Amino acid sequence: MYAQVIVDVPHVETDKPFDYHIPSELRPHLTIGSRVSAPFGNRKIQGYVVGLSETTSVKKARDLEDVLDVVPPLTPELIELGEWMSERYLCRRYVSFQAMLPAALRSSYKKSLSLTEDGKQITLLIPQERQLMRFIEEKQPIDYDQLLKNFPGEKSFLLKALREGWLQAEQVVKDKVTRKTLLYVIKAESDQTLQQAAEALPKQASKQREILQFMLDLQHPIALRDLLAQLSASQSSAQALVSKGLLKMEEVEERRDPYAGRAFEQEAKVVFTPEQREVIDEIVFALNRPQPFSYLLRGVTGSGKTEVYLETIEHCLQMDRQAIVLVPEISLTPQMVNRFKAKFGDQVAVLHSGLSRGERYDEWRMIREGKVNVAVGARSAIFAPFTKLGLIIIDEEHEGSYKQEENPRYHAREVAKKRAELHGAVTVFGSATPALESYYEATKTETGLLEMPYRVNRRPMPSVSVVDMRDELKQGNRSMFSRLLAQGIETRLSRGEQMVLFLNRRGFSTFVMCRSCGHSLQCPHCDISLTYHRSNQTVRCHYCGHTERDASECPDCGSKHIRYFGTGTQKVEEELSRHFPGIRVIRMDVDTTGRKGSHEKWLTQFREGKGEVLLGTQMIAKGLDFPKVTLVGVIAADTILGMPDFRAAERTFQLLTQVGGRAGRHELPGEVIIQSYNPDHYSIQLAKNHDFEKFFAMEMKHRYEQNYPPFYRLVLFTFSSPDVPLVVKKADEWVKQLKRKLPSSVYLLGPVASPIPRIKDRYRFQCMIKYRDEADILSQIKLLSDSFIYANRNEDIGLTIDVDPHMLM
DNA sequence: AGCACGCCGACT
DNA sequence: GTCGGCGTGCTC
Repeated sequence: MYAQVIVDVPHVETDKPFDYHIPSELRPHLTIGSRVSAPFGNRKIQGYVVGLSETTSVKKARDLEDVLDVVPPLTPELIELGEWMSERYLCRRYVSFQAMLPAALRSSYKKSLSLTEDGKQITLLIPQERQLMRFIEEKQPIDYDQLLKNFPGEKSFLLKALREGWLQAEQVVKDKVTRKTLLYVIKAESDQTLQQAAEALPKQASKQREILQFMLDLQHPIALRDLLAQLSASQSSAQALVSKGLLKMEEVEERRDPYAGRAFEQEAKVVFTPEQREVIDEIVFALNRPQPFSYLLRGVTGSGKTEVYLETIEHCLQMDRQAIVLVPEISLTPQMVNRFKAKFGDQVAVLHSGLSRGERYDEWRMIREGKVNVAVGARSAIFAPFTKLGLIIIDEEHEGSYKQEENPRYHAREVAKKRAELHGAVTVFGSATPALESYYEATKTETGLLEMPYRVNRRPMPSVSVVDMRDELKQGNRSMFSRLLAQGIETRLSRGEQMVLFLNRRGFSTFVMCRSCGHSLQCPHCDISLTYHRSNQTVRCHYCGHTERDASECPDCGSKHIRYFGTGTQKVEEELSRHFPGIRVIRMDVDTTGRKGSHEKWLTQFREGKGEVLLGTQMIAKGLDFPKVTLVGVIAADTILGMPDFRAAERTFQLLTQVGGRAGRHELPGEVIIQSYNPDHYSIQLAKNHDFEKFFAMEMKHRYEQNYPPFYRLVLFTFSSPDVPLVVKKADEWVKQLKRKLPSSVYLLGPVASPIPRIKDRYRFQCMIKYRDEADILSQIKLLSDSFIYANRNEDIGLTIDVDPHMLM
């Protein structure tokens, strides 16, 4: 028997199955989807089995070394999905597979050295070499990489020693996590024997008798830890019984349940609105059909989409099928998780970035082994390895976070559709402000359109005012709060109500400039201004993390006249305290929520009324629901509009609508105040009027005129290198190549320097194509890019290809 | 991607 | 004469 293996060498020349012979002792443990370790060249690496065959055309097929998991991580469906992703997003197969699995399954490779018999006898000429050999002999087996670190410059000697056979290397493919195990106590003999043994025990062995009696009463295995705790016995008593052969102990794998021991508040039975009922019925109808189908559920903020999700999942489970729910990472809040845990209890696995690698792996295994039937998580949860998938829900489907910004650059929406197709499942994409692409599809009837235009209990949408900040300036108001907003804040303070203030930018200021010499602080590795963070007196680069302490002096001329421009959350916080003495502000942004669980902490504090203002970035725009919030303020609505992005208007509209949706969801009516320097922009005006249809129509017109999605598809090519002339030359060559080989109907743009022309000391140039859905454009690009990469394998030049890009940076 | 093999310049 | 530069080719 032979196995076809995709190996962990994601490169042009190795992105294909390699044939290995399966040793007979491994055969029973191996199937399609297994993760294996295998010899490759002179090293040892891991790979995934994608096929089995009786014969092979390869003459020197080598033996597989080992099978790495009891349950194969990949299912046949996931293998097919991985192949599809590789074609769709132009990435290597191995990269696709790895992206579908938890990080725990990413092996680390260790090479360790030890002396051979020859090596022990050899007498070396140089004392230095003799010393090194003796060091290895003492510590062997010793890690190769570590040795290189301790003895830099000895690499050539080590290689020679290996060549001459004085040293031997052994490589290990090692998992990154260990399975957590727990010692269990099990009866080793029949009840009768144990009973007799208990009676025969000497009097002073009272603890042992107690334990035996306990095990007889219990009738099932128990964790040693728990047994000892319950009887306040010591381990030695238990051990004594084991050595008498009456009990035995066994290691059992344990799930690290991040939610263990927590009670979840049960929700009162909900009564559905007529709209909810109708939508649920429609989805359930589709669930009952064998064909795949997808819906776009457009429901205004506060229309009760979550209840629809919960109810349809319930139906899905009753049909003995499984469900995946995707939510944006930042709205994967405890409140949200609680609702699913409360309804489905042990049936739910939760996957989010707050979990440790081990916890994530354990949740994943619950899914893989069919012990849970619902997976809730962020983007990558779309790969939850269910085998009977019935329903996939993507909440806030317009969210940019569903697009992965590294290889494979997939979009979860598209992967969801592919998986639904493979399973005959139903997908539901929910949003108050659907992505243009999604709404467009829904109007073309390939997708069913479901609408929930009213808030639960017909609560009114909040009233929205837009303030022209240019006017404020003319009237002599130079603060960052317009008079209307300041008054709004004042009123809420006096009424004891709460408010949410939103600013799409973290830090204190956007750029820092010296007023003496005009020098502005730039990152030394990226072409980007540094951002000042007041809390710890540092300036930081948001791209590479470069940090400079002490920004009080100009690095160029030494002057102390440093000025901070622009507005960040920290600055707003300061201004608030200045304008409204005594105000209690809870600030949430990447800087204050860095630590695990701090996100939850701040929200709880706000809920408990420990602050009047919740001030934050993106992360407070979604899903939050606080009864006492009656005012939502947007400090600067234009931040996104100024970005070099054809989706800027769409993102502004979505953001303003979402933020506005945080107000007045309960008894108290809500008000929204948007401050802007472009108050007449259609994205702002239409968000004010809650008019999605009109926005859709206008934006579609723009996209049509400019040949942008959804009318045209885009592929973005980015070249990077520390060598400027080289990038320019290569990018140029590439564009000429495309011009020659692609149909003339394809638009070619660039090459130009990227909006951020340098990141981490690499210069960046980019070009883009726009094309209609011509069948094999992507496969042509794949051929071209593969030969480009091959031809330039000795140059330090990177090429990244982003199919349907979201960020044009 | 790694790693070995193999062919040309500056050192013991 | 050898060490080490990096171009070329291969990995089941």
